[in-house]
Amino acid sequence: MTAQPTPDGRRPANRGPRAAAGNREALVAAAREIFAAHGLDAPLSAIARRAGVGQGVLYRHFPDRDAVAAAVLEENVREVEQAAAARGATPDGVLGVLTWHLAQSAAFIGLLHADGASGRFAAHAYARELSERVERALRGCLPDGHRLADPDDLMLAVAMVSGAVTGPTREGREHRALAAWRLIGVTVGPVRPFGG
Amino acid sequence: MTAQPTPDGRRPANRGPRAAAGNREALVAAAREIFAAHGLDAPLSAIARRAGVGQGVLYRHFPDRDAVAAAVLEENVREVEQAAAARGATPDGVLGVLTWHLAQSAAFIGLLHADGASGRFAAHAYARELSERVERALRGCLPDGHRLADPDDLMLAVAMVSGAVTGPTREGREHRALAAWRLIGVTVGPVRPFGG
Amino acid sequence: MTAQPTPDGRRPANRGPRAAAGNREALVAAAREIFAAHGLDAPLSAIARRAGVGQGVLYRHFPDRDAVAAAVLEENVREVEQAAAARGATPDGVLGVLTWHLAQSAAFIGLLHADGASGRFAAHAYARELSERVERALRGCLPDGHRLADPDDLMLAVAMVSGAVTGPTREGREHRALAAWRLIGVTVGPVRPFGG
Amino acid sequence: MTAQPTPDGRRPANRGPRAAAGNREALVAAAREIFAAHGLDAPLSAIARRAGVGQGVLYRHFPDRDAVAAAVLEENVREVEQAAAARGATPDGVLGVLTWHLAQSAAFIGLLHADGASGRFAAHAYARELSERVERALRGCLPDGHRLADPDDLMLAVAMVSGAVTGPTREGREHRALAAWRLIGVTVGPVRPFGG
DNA sequence: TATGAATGAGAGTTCATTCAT
DNA sequence: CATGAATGAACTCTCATTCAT
Repeated sequence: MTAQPTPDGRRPANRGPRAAAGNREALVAAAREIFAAHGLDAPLSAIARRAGVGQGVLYRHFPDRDAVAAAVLEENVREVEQAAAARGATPDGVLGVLTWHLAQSAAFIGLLHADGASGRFAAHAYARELSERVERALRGCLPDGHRLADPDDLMLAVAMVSGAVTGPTREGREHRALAAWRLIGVTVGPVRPFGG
Repeated sequence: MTAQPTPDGRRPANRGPRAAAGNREALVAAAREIFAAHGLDAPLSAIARRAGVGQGVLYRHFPDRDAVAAAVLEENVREVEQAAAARGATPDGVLGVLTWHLAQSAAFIGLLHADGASGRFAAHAYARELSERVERALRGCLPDGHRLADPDDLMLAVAMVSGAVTGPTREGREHRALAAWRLIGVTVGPVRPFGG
Repeated sequence: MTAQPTPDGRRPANRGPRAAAGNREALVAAAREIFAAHGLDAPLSAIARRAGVGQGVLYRHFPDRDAVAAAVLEENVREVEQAAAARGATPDGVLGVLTWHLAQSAAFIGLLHADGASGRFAAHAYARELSERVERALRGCLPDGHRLADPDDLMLAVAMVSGAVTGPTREGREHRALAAWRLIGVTVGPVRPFGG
Repeated sequence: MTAQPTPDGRRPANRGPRAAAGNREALVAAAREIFAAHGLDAPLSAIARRAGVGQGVLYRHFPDRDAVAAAVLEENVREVEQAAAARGATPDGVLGVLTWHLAQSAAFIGLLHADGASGRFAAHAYARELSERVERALRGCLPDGHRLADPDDLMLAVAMVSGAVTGPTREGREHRALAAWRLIGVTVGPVRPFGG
């Protein structure tokens, strides 16, 4: 409780404040992988370990699990927005980017589904905000009279496609995502990350 | 819920082998409620407590968490099958029963989504089998040429509707489920349990 | 998060429910020693270890640190009450028993001092109740016109003597306690546990 | 409290060696407040933050928690000494200053109680020295034949009054302190800081 | 057979301390 | 000389699982 003498006298290098930015990025990347692989309940310690940092660093950057998840989601959403804002953006193309992210990670799916029912996510409000950003990004691209012109329908469609995205392999998830869009009657462009 | 409440401070009488079946039912019912309320990660001890039995009884009936979850799912699926097998079953009606279960519990949704990626369910094979039973039950009811005549499309549609079902309230989930079916172009009958 | 397979296949004997009562006693005794030696902030894990039980057992018997401390205090207070209720109890004798407990353990002192200022003890109300029990026990013994006939003065005196009781050795603490009573002008009988 | 608030997002200018003394003062003042508010176990980081300096500065000035606490205590003792050394000092007046400090902060009380038994303070020797300084300061003021003429009795009395000082409010603590002095038969002057 | 206490691994979280900048 | 991020040990608490009764 009181003193914490250095265990054996050795202490792994303190890489200094310079490492902060890099650490944050590494944590988000690690979180994306760990969440994708083991679900949103994966131990935070696993994320810290994968990122190659101490647990304290994770807690310095993110106060809780929600914040970690939100950071991952934020990145995904930002890519969709960028795809939508890019010159020459087409509905098909943006949906392709979105679909790539949907197929990419379980975390993305789980967070869009975050419904508070599990009592786990207080980040509900944030998830909603992100949903709206996705919706806005897409809306700007859709031609008038598009099947999903109604914003509610658009987000519902995204949720539905998310629901369809299951299975252990990337390819399988991608295939199911495309089949889902087809069932809704929506055409999707090439499935790939923005700039990928 | 079924079993004996602890009388006062005395150990409740061992009711002998006759109670086994009742205990199992009580456990499944308790699991359904607990899973719905607290998610699939709820403590098993909570289920046993709610069922009014000791933890040992839970382990006697189910080797692990997956088995408990599977038993809950099994009941849901059986109801859908019964609805489909009933005289005068219509596609609309069966879909209504299915939709009722989808909207009913987060657990059902989570289980249909069980994809093994989350590392949580070894019961993947069993979940697949159940999916197929749902599909078969529905298939038998659909008229030729129905939009979802393709079995794959049918199951995909179920998954998609599951994905749409989020939110804390029963009413909201039901509403979203119906909107999802509509987006796929499928008509659904009254949303209610079989025999309800 | 999910499964906790037995580490190596071996598991120390589960001594069964019979051990419950003994465990509780062992925990209280261990807590008394640990608290006395390391203060009220000592790790609960140390108490469990000293009692020879797993951490879970400690939490089964006591929901939190306060409950452990309260159990220790309860025992002390009970002894004082017994001393006061015994046939032929004299003020001097009861004060001797009380003094013995004061000199005995840092925990007793700390708990009587519990003032909530440290934010650590929600058990404030319980501590107050115990204080009153001590006061009642003593009051019953004091002859009319005794210097401490006023209940407030009585408890104040106890607090003051507690404050005087410092130092690493039992003997030193006892000596200081007696000096403190003397300074207040109170005569104390032999310092020993009730029945000791 | 003294040092610079971080301007906006920029690292505050290194104010050079001149700031050292000011920082020390700020740290002691911050420690007094934090200890009083959250007890002697408050995080050191909180003290540094309250002082408006980095954690490194705290470690530059104080090797460990004990040193910080000792510095706070030192200030208190110095004030008592000053009060005793002032022209026209009376026993009553000095005791009033002492009592003010006792009622002022939980930290002061805790430190006077520091008995090493809690394992928290290696600063035992230093605390003893401070005790003696308080005793010397008071002794010089007491008229011959005073009830507390014996140095041991004097320090015992201080400890006893400290023990009586509990409760969440300043007023309550002050009231109890005065009652305690009264019980010992000592008259105390106005309770206030030296020069206050 | 049912009960529920015991067990301990490990997850989450906090903080003392170091040290690159 | 000051900053504050990094580090990881230690602590609290939970819960899956076993097993004496």
